Amino acid sequence: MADTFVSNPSFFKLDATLKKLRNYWQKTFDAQQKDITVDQWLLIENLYKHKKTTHNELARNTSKDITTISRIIELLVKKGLVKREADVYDRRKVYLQLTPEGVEKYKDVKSLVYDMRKIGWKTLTETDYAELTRILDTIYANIP
Amino acid sequence: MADTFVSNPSFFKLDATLKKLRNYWQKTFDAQQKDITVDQWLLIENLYKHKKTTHNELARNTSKDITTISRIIELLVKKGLVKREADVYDRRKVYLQLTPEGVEKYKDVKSLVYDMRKIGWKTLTETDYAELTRILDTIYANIP
DNA sequence: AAACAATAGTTGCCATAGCAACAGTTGCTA
DNA sequence: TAGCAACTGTTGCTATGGCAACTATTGTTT
Repeated sequence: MADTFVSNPSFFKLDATLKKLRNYWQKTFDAQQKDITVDQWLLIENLYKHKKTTHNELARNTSKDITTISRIIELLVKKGLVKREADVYDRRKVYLQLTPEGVEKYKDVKSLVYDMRKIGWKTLTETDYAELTRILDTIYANIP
Repeated sequence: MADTFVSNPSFFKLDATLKKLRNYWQKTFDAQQKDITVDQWLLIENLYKHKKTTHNELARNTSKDITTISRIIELLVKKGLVKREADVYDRRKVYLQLTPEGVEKYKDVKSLVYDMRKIGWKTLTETDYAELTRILDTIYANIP
């Protein structure tokens, strides 16, 4: 691999792209008064799909630190979108699930997210998507 | 574009990959007692290349918020790696540049970063790199 | 020249990221 | 069964990200 190659700023480009995406999503949420953050949305989406999970599972599913999960869930509980439920058999465990309001929020925001994803990809093909996925997965797997 | 396509988690994958990269870099810095964070490194690298810049320029070059630049620079000044110098003609402006210790830090950490970049890319080709760059640039350009 | 607009940077606030330390609970083992 | 290890989740601390409000300075307009 050429010397000039490894010094190229892939880290920077990933960071810049992600920031711009996150920013665009957040501004769209704000403009439509959805009253959630991007990461709160990611948890809601995940809870919708898995119905009932623990903090630990949610952390693994979303690639987030468990402390971050703990705090975001706290905010979502305060907003009435998520409820906690203690496990009957293992009192260490707390199951998380969307409240009816949480499900409503999911359905309400979903199409917005769908549209934004289309916008990001509008000039790209499915092949491009497969390529990006392959490359990112490879980088992920390469890191110890 | 197929319906299943746009709902695929590109945002999530970008976020997860970047987090794993950042984490690996930080752990390596810590293990070698470099006493800097990944973002502090990015600013040092940029200041080494540009010698003398303002907060604003640095923010543009690194895709960071100017308030974030302000705070990271404050930490680097406290560590003695960066010094501030007021512009003679425009007293609003502050020029930033590495101290001799900052230049030392750059030279010290540089090869570590070089190695880590190689590790992330070890099973990928230059074509892959070009593809990733093209796709990320396109996404970036697509976002309003 | 006085008023106003634009620019450079800082500070306050809240959210996310990650590490360390902690509390409580459960499971294993001597 | 007593003691310890493992597991689940929370809290404290520091760093980064972004918005709004602010100060200080410079440029423009009338």
